[in-house]
Amino acid sequence: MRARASRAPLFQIDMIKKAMAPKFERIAPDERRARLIEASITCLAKGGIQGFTVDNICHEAGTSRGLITHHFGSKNALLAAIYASIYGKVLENVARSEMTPQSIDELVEMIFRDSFLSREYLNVWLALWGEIAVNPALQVEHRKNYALYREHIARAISAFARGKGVKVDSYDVATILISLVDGLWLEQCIDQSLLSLDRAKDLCRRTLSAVLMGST
Amino acid sequence: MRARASRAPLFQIDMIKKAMAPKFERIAPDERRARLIEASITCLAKGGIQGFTVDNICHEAGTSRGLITHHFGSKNALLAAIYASIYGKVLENVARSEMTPQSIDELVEMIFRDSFLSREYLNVWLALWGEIAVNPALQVEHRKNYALYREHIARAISAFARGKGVKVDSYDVATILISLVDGLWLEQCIDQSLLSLDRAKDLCRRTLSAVLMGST
DNA sequence: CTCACTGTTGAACGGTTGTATAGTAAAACG
DNA sequence: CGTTTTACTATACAACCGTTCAACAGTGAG
Repeated sequence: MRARASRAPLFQIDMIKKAMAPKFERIAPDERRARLIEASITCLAKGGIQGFTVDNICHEAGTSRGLITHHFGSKNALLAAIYASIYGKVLENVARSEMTPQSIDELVEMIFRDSFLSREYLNVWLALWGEIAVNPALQVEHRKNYALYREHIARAISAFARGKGVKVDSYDVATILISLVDGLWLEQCIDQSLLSLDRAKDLCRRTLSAVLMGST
Repeated sequence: MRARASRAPLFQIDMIKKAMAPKFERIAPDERRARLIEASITCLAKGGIQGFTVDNICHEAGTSRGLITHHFGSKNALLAAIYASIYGKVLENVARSEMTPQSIDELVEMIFRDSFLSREYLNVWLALWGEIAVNPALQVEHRKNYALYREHIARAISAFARGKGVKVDSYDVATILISLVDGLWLEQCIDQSLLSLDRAKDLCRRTLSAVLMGST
């Protein structure tokens, strides 16, 4: 028997290696949380809030079903963490511009370059909006985040509006721009044949310059 | 025994009446479908797509659980019927204006008077958008409906733009206006403290007049 | 190497999901 | 008034939901 074992074919060795390999990876809680959030976003993108199930998420993340409760407490808490993660990156994007955009073109380009303004994230945003509107804790956080976001846009508008000698309420214009971008993006996501990304950008630029010029 | 029965107290008569009353109402299929659609919209508004369950809907409509399958075939078919019902009313609203709006104010007022642009319908729209983006049959129908909607808005814009002697691509302006309204409405729904309805209307009017004036 | 810590697993739970179906009864018809 | 039609109810079903929890095992400390 012992001799036979020593002549074991290679595939048996592979099987033994596989059997002896660790059954799971043990990583730092923060890293695991990040992976679960990433997997959740993938699930949300694929199936909307209906695809946002413990089974789906853990399968996507390659873990067992118990981990969500262990690391987040509940599925709802996970959704809140997803919101924080996504909005954090959105704010990063507008804050990252070391220099404030110097022209309308640059500003529009900055807003649209956001990676979360991609069609695959439509379902993610729909789910988040629905949750924010209902969840008071998220609503408070959203209010702060939105204010920060608009602050950045308004500052850029105010900067190059002053440069051109026009006088506008930069917060009003920022609100218009943000809403217009959201609306255009939404329609473009729902049916891409209605509107291309380039045309959406073009409409933004034209609207923005009209609003800035029209009010001397 | 017979004598005893003739002296039955009044509450017993009530109980007999109640027991003899029809156990359910038998109405025309179209009417029943309309009621189920109405109940579904209520459920969607209350709990989003998560509240859109057979149990919820039938309880809201006061029927048993079998009726959705019987009248619509499946729950998804019901959602499609809901879309058709809502978008039909939206189109009615813009078509109802016998006279095309003669000013920017009138146009903005016409768009915002739509009963479905109420905050309680946020969850309904979020659910519908998510479904349209995923369901090919709905997407085809939506493309036609959106085209009709934009056609109405564009015609109005073109009419009083010509009256003022300015020359614009009325479809571009209509797209801008619709997107802006959608975006402003969305932000206002998500957090009402950020934006009031009156301010949203005001921003619309100012944007629209700027776009129309700026291009001679 | 051994031990303790804790990240991770996986089964089990009560409850809910959408749909199919057999049977009931309301209402129209002759 | 009896008959027929079919809108409607009510149960059953398998699949799936989020959460709990006891046991397991990877990993670093000693």
